[in-house]
Order: sequence, then C-alpha cells, then structure tokens
Amino acid sequence: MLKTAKRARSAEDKSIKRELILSTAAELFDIEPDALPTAAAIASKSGIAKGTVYLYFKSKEEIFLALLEEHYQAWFADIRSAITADKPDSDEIINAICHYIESQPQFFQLASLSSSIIEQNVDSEILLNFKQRLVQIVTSASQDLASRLELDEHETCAQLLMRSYAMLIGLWQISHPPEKNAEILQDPSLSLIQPEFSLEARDALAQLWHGYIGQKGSKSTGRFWKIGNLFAKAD
Amino acid sequence: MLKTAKRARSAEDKSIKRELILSTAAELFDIEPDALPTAAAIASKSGIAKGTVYLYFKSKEEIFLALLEEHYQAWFADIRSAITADKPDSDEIINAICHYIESQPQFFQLASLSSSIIEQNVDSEILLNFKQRLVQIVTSASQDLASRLELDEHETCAQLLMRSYAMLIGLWQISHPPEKNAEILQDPSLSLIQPEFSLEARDALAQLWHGYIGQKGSKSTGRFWKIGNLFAKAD
Amino acid sequence: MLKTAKRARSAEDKSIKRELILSTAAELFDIEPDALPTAAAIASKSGIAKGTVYLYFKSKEEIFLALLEEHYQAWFADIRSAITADKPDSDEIINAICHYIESQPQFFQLASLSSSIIEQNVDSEILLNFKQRLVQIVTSASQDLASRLELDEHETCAQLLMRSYAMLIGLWQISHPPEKNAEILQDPSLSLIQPEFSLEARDALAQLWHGYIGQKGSKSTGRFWKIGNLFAKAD
Amino acid sequence: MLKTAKRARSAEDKSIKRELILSTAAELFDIEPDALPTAAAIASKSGIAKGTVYLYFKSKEEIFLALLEEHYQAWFADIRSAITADKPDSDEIINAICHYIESQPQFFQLASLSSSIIEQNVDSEILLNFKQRLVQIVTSASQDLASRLELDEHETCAQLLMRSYAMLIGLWQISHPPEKNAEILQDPSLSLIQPEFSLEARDALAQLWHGYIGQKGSKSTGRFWKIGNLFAKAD
DNA sequence: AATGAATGAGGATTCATTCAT
DNA sequence: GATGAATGAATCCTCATTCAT
Repeated sequence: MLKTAKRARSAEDKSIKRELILSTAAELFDIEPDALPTAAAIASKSGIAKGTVYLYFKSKEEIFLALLEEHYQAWFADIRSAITADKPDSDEIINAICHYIESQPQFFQLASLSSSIIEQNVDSEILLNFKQRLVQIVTSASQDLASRLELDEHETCAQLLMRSYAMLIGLWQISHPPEKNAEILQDPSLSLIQPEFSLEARDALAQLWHGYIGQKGSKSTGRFWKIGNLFAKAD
Repeated sequence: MLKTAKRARSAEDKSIKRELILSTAAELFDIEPDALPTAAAIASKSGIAKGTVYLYFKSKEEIFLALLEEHYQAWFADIRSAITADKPDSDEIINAICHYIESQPQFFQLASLSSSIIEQNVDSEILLNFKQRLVQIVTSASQDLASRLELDEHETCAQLLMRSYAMLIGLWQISHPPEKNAEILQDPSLSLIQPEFSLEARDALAQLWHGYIGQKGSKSTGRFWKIGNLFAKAD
Repeated sequence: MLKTAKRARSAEDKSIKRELILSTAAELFDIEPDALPTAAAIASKSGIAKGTVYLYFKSKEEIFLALLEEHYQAWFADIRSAITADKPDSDEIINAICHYIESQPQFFQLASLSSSIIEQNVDSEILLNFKQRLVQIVTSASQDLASRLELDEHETCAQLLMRSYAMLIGLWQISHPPEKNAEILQDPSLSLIQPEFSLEARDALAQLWHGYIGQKGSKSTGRFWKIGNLFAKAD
Repeated sequence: MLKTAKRARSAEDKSIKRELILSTAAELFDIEPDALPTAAAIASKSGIAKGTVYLYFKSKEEIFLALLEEHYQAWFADIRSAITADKPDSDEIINAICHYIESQPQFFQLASLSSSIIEQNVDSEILLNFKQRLVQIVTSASQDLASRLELDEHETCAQLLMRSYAMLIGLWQISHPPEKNAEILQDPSLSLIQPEFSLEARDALAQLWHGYIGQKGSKSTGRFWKIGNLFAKAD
C-alpha cells in the first residue's frame, strides 16, 4: 500500500513537474512570442535543473509541441462547449471557433512556429503520435458538430474545420508581424495585406462556410441550418 | 564557382551579380528547403566573396526577402497571364492561382518561413518597402481581375485574393511537414490533417470563392460568371 | 608658368583634400569618441571615395596619427601663446597647459588611443618620423619656456613637460570611462579613483611642478619664479 | 592542454578552473602583449571548451578585467609588504610602488588597454563592482600607509597614490611602444619623449612626492619622514 | 531522479585595404 | 588621380544536449 501510494504520489509529482515545465515555457513564450525561449531559461525560471527538463522532454521543441497539443485540445473543447444551441447557425460556429484563438493568442503564435521550427526538431515518432492524437481530437469534434447539425457526413465537417484552421493560421501570420517590426508596419497603406485579424477572420470564415453551404448544403433543404445574416441570400 | 566579370561597374553588371546571388540562394534553398542556406554557402557557390554578398544585401534574410518578392511578382504575373478568357469562370481563376504555386514549390516553402524567420531578421524599413510594393502588386492584379470579371469592387477582389493566399499558405504548411519527417508522416491515418496539397487547395479555394459569389455575387445577375461544376447550384 | 601654376594649385588641392579627410575624421571621432571611425565612414562623409583616402594616407590609423600631430602642435603653440608674462608663475604655466586640453577634449581622447590602437597600425617609419617631429616640437617649446623662465637647463624643462603630459594622460584615462558606462560610473563612491579631470589635473600638476621647484629650484634663489598660492610655503 | 578534474562541482573546483582560465589568458597575453588573446586560444590552451570559458566569464574582456583586479590587489599588497620600516622614507615608498610594476610588466601592459579596450566590452554593472572593490583596495592601502607615516589625512595619501598611478601609467604608455615598432623606436633621438621607464618612473615619482611634502608636509614638522636625498633640500 | 558543469558545433557580419577600370 | 567593387580574414558567443556525480 505504501509503495503504491508512494508510486502514485510520485507519478503525480511527475505530472506536476511536467506541467510546471509546460506552464513556465508558456509564460516565457508570452513574454517574447517571436522565438522559443531557451532551455536554460525554462529550467531556471521553473526552478528545475536543466538536465531534469530533459528527463521529461526529449528536446526543447517537444515541450512546445506538448503545449501546442494542449492548445488544440482546449480549442476544440472550447468550440464544442461554445456551441450550445442544438442547431447552431454559422455565426455561432464561427464565434465558437474564433473565441479561443482570440482569448489565447499564444495558441496561434505557437502554431505559426509549428511547421517551420517546432516540427523540425522533434523526433519523428513523437510527431507521428502527436498528429495521430490530433486526428482523434478533430474527428471527435467533427462528429459532435455533425450530429448537432444533423449532418451525415462528419468527414466533410472535419474537412471544413481543417480548412478553417488553414485559413486562420494563414491570416494570423499575415496579420501578426514580428513584434520588432509591428510598429512600423502599422502603416495604414498596408491594411490590404495586413488586415486586423479578428474582423478579417470572422468575415473570411463566413465566406468559407457559406461556400460550404452553397456547395453541399444546397442539396439539402437548408432547414438544418439557421443561416445567419451573411448567408441570407444563399437560399 | 561561376566566374563573372571581375567588377560590376555598370548598373547592369550589378544587377546581374545581384541576380546571381539570388539564383544561387534559390538553388541552395531547393536542396535543403527546411532552412535558409548560410551566407558562406551562398557566397562560395556563387564564386564570390562573402563580403561581396553583403554589398548587395544588408543581411542574409534580405536575400530571401528579395527572392520572395520575385516570387510574388511572378505569381501574380502568372495569374494574370493564365486568365486568358475575358470572363473567366472560377475554375479558370483557381487554376491560374494554383499553377505557379505548384510549379514553383520554392515559393510557398519560402513564404512559410517568411513570418517566422525572414521578417525577424530584416530591417524594418526594408520590410515596410517590401510590403508596400507588395500592396501595389496585389492591387494592380485585383484591378485587372476585377475589370475582366466586369466587377466594380476591386477591393473585394483583392480581399478575396488575400484570403485565398492565407488559406493556401495555411494548407501548404499543414501538408508539407519537414523533409526529415515526411516519410513517417505519409501515414494514411493522418490524411485528414495532412491533405494532399493540390487537390485540397483547389477544392478549398473553390469553396471560398463560391462563398464569395454566394455572398456578393448573388446581388449581381450572376451572368458574369461561368460557374464551374462546384458552383452549379449557385445560379 | 602655367604648369607651375597648375602644379601649385594641384598641390594646394591635394593639401585641401588632405585637410578635408582630417577634419572629417575629427568630426566623426567627436561623435563617437570611444573608437576610431571606419574608413568607409570617413570617405562617405567627406564625399571622397574610399580608395582616394588611401592615396593620402597609407592606413586609417595614419589619419589619426596626423590628427594627433596637429593637436600636439596646437597644444604647444597654445601653451607658448598663453604664457604672456615674461616670468610666468607656475599657475600661469599650468593654466596654459590645461587650457587646450580642456577646450579640445578630442586631443586627449585620441592620445589615449594612441599607444593601444593607433601606433599598432601605423607603419614603423611613419611613426618614427612622427615622433621625431614631436621631439622637435617639445624641444622648441621647452627652450622657449626655459628662456622665459630664465632657466639654463631646458632639458629639465622638457622633462617636466613630458612628466606633466604623462600625468595628464593618465588622469584623463582614469577620469573618462567609455561613454557607454559613463552614467553608471558617475557613482560618487568612485570619486577617489575617478576624479573630475580639470580640478585634479591642476592640483596634481601643481604638486608635480612644486616638486620640481623643490628639487631643482631650491638651489636657485627662487627669484625666477613667482610662486602661486600652492607653492607659497615652498620658499 | 591541461587536464583538470572532469567536473567542477565544488566551489573550490570551480575556483581552480577559474584560475586556470585566468592564468592561461595571462600566459597568452604575455606572448603577444599588444592585443588580447582570442577566446578560442584561451579555451584551447587551457584544455577546456570554448563554451566553458563563458560559464566562468560573461565576456572575453571580463577575463582580463579579473586578471587586472588580481594585479591591483597584488600590487597594493606588494606595496604594503615592501614597506617594512615603521617610518619609511620616500625612497622606500617609491621603491615599493615600482617593484611590482617592474617585476610584473603584464600589469601595466594590461592596465594600458583597460580604458580603451577592456572597459569598452564589459558589462556596466560588472565594471561598477570592479571599481568599487578597487576603491576598497586603494582606501585600505592608503589608511595603512597613512598610519605608518603617522599622517592623519589618509585621503591625501590615497590621492597621492592615485596621482602616482596616473603618472606611471602615462609614463608606461609613452615608454612602451607596440612590440612591432619597438626596435625602430629605440632611436636615441626619441629619448626625450620615450624615456626608459624604470629610471624615469622613480625620478618622476620622487618629484611628485616631493611636491606633496612641500605642499602638505611643510606644515608638519617633517620629523615623520625620513626624507631621502631628493627631498633633502625641502626642509 | 536530479543536478548543472561541460561541451563544441555553428554562422553572420564588419571593415581595412586593394586594384581593375 | 579618382573611383568604389571586391576581397576574405578574423572572431565572438549562444545554446541544445549530454553525462559525470
């Protein structure tokens, strides 16, 4: 009993320490969001030895991959919980999608470094596992969403979510230049290629989803969807 | 190892040398597309001295910003030239958009490093100028496109192009993991979150543009557009 | 005649250009007095081509050696002209010595880089010539001073000047930390090892010269010197 | 190439390694006294990795600042220990001052680079701390010296030491041209402005201290001092 | 498990000087 | 004489990761 208790507590300790590393990494990244904090900084700020960090993560980037995974999970959870109506209209969905991104700017800031920096330095297998879990998350959310929308094809729903993600991450990168240059690039002459994220995101998503409804939904009666203003003319 | 004229006195000579640096940088980046080649490699492969590179570009990243600008220009030129019909339908436009991206994978590979790496290390003012020129390019192309489509609002057209770009860059990053991990991530279980770029891009663009037509075009007679299959129901 | 005229003007042109280089170098050094300006900066600011600079000076440091020589000349000229009285007292002499140093801070700023930086990169022969001319300047000034003081041994006078110079250059270096650190080193706790130059210089010189009078002057009647306050007790 | 204990865990081990770096830096500087050795050279000659050097010192210049501090400490210690007599005369003091400088030419060679090179590249705070410790050393030595001389004003004593230092560092720079030019500058025509250090230093110091006694000491009975030859006439 | 000392590969950039034009 | 394009040596420091303790 003692041993299990001890083991259990030890496992808990481990988990706590892991979370400590993650949260410290997150904090530091928030302070300087244009680059991943150094392993030394994470160790020192969390009060853990550098070597210890590497007992919990095989590489620095793995820390941020884990952080990113938490964000993906939280994002989809947020989407699911935000869609309260049984038959949400597109505005509701879009709001749900944007809510977490806007309230947790770290998410997309990190996601924007994913392909260029993080994935470069993560063990292939770890990355595969990460992506497979991600598929689960997306799939599960899509099924949920599809059922709420009383749609049969949850794959299409998943695809729509992925396209939304792609569009959003693209818009994020366009609209968030490195802090160092942020000020000078505020210039209004650039508004076309550097839009304000929130507005543009919602509008662009509405367009994308409208296209979806136009393509796929038109075959249906359209009753499934309470179409928001933007979509009013689509019928 | 190429030997050019000993000294570039004329503006033309200088331009040639500048292009030599750019093309060498491009070549090297093609060989290892996950990171920018080193300044030393670029110099040595061009057959010029390291210091000379810095006569033509203030930093290594500026080389790649210039390369990227060439790609943007070529892209929009390609789009404009590919749209031959007076009143192109959406398929034609989408094909035009995708053509250059597909035939010049370097373009998006580089563009994906733009915000995370290139813009970080480029002088603010240079970056501002670059972006202002980019606005010109986009604006000009939008006006051209709008006139061909007999649309009044070229701003909307520009916006649509930007959204298309955002979506495409997002899809590119999703579908192109670092070479190092490419093989293991071929796993079909990941197809949802790692689609084949070309197909997905065209389909997603169609959806986006369809949404545009649905939203904006519905006000018009719709005769302006020869809507492709995907849009068949939109009439 | 034409030729000589031309030659003369050309020689004058040359001299003008040389002076232009020197004055530009001086200006730039004033702006950032902790390091020698670059050859490129001097060329560009003076509107002369980089290569041309090297037609007038064999190395960058030679420019500053020449500038330094001008300062030495001006300094000794200033000393001689400032000592108006026929039999100057020590205060007068000390004031004369300090006047130029205080009004031309560039002089000692440059002189402080002389042994560690300038002389390192100057051709041996040039340096020898420079120093030989310097000896002339010092000797001549000493003779003048000695005669005014009605002293026979001008060598001692020269030696005294050299010691004064050594003390002053040492004090200058102690009291002028690099600009970058100047603020933080203002701390009054450091006043002992970082005195205010002007006050300390005058006081220290007085002490040194008093020592001279004590040693050498005591043999004399003392009538040669109108001893200032500081020396009042020495009689 | 020396091999020390693999890892310096204890404070003592670390101190040993730190000293290893310092002594290696000193050795290399002795070999080429006109410039600071490179970080790579120090590392390689100590048999440790480059990165390790930066565990012990934040910058290369900090190494030499530390070395300089050791010299200052040793110098003042030497002065104090060399003055054995209870009431030392000025010769004794001057000998004490000169002894270390002459036996450790590295000291002044380094000190001559201090303001122009070392202090430029050292963190402000480090430099402040260094100087504050230096004040302590000087103060403590002055008090000791003042008490031995049965003088009340140890501040004056400190000031005198500082002036002596200033004079000596100035004389050192004048009399020690860069090795590269040393030979050609041996020319006897330059003896006036390039004296032999040891002789000139002692004589100049004597003069300075004599001036001190003349100014300050004259008020006293003079019995405190066994005045050497040079001062004989001052009474 | 934890530590933190040690590693050492890795790369951009500056700038005095030269020399082809 | 003038130019300014070309050169390329020279070097510091960071930081992810390992491994002896």
